[in-house]
Amino acid sequence: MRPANKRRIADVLGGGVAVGDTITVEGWVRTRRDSKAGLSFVHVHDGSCFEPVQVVAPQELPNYQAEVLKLTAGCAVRVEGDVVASQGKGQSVELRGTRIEVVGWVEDPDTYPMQPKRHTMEYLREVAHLRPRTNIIGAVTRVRHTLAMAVHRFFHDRGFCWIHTPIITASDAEGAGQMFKVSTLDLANLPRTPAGAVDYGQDFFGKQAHLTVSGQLNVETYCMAMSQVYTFGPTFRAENSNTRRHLAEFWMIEPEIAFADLNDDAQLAEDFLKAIYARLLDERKDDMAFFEKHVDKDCVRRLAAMIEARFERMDYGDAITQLEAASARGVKFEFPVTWGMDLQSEHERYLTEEIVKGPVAVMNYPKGIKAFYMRCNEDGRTVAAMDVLAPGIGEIIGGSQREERLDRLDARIAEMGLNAADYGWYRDLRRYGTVPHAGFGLGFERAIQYATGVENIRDVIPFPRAPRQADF
RNA sequence: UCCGGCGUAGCUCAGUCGGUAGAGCGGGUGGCUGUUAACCACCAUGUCGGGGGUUCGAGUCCCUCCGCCGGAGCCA
Repeated sequence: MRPANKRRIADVLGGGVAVGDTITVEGWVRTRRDSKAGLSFVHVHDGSCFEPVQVVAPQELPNYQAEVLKLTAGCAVRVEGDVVASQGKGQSVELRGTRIEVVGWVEDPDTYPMQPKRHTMEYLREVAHLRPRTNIIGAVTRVRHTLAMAVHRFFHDRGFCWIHTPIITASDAEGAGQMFKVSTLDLANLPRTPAGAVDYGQDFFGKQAHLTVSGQLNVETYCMAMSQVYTFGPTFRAENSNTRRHLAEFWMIEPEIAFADLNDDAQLAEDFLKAIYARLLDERKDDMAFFEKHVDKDCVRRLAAMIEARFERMDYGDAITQLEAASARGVKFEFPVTWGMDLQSEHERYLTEEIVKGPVAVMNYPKGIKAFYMRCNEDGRTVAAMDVLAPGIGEIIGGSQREERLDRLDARIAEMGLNAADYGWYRDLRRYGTVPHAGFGLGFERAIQYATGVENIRDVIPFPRAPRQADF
């Protein structure tokens, strides 16, 4: 079925195929222009690179009148032809077609949703099954893939194990945020306990179950055996938040390292960001050039600057002091700055964009605003938490050293009104060979947004799930 | 969830003071050209988001519902 001389368009345009070779490409038509001098120009893309290949179709082709002149955007074609130096401008080589086979027609070109013109991102979302054929979503798709591979490559090269933490969790103690319920019970006819509550004992798992909101607690168990581990998988939040930065289903990366403290964690975060973005700039110059030209003029410069920058480290207390000083100088913040508050977006951006003018890891936050598992510092009022802030986006990574001391962990659980019995296996890790350890979390889609400048997170994931949005 | 904005042709939009609906692109036909989101001429296309109200008359004003976008909150 597949022609022996088939080549990807990336190889044709990238110099991987010699001028003079006879090859076959398979792909989809983007545009067709006719020259009555007796030939047509058909741009064909196959997803392998940003640029389409220009196929020159001479009128001598047997199906020129009947088929070639009827090609429209979206038609699937198989083209056999000779690679030749282009006579026109805009491409160095092109394909002089000797045989053009229409594999799949567009049945009604008048209503084909993808036109060779600029569409709004909102419209493209409504045709999510066809939008990967556009320049921008094609570029996003390759960037997403490249970053995903770079994530795995980074950790693999350092000896980390990728841990497939569960999607379904029955531990009712995850805490962070609204969770989606997982159940096979008949919602119209729920079993009840004598007291009248829903009887989850009759449910599939024998108890209430949810979709995971984080793989961290699970991955800590493997960290206490494999030393260096990470998760990279789907994560779910049932919050009714409708913003350009939130999804109900997104992908999260969570490394966890043993025999490590908060400084090791911050160093890992810095090395990680630099590594994945360096790889992106190296491997996807074509797509990044498109984003730089049409989406976000600063995106390439921003990544290059981050790769070169030395990440600043700043104590939360110092950050507050600096923000208070800025406020005293007349800088206006919507939310006043006081020790003990969580940093608002405006504060984070001012810190990284105006004060530090570069990436910064803010460390040691007040314990009142952070999770129970973060390690208590000796001052008694802060925990070993860190956020990595970057210009243009604010928080890009959040992490912490974990509380490895059982008595301190129990004290925090009690202090926050949680039930120690719900954390049996998590507490066990502190009873059997506990060690200092730390980790962080990164939203994969936000990392893509940061790299590309694509404003709405729904456009950097193939099929976005959000409140009232689960089509396709 | 709260605040603000938007919803008109396949797509992007215009539509004045309330008076029977327009352009560009795309599509079709023809012309022209080694073309580059080509160009020129002609042709076709509308439940003006749904419902209700005011009015002689509503795309336009009012109410309501739905959807989308932006900001905030929450966070990744």
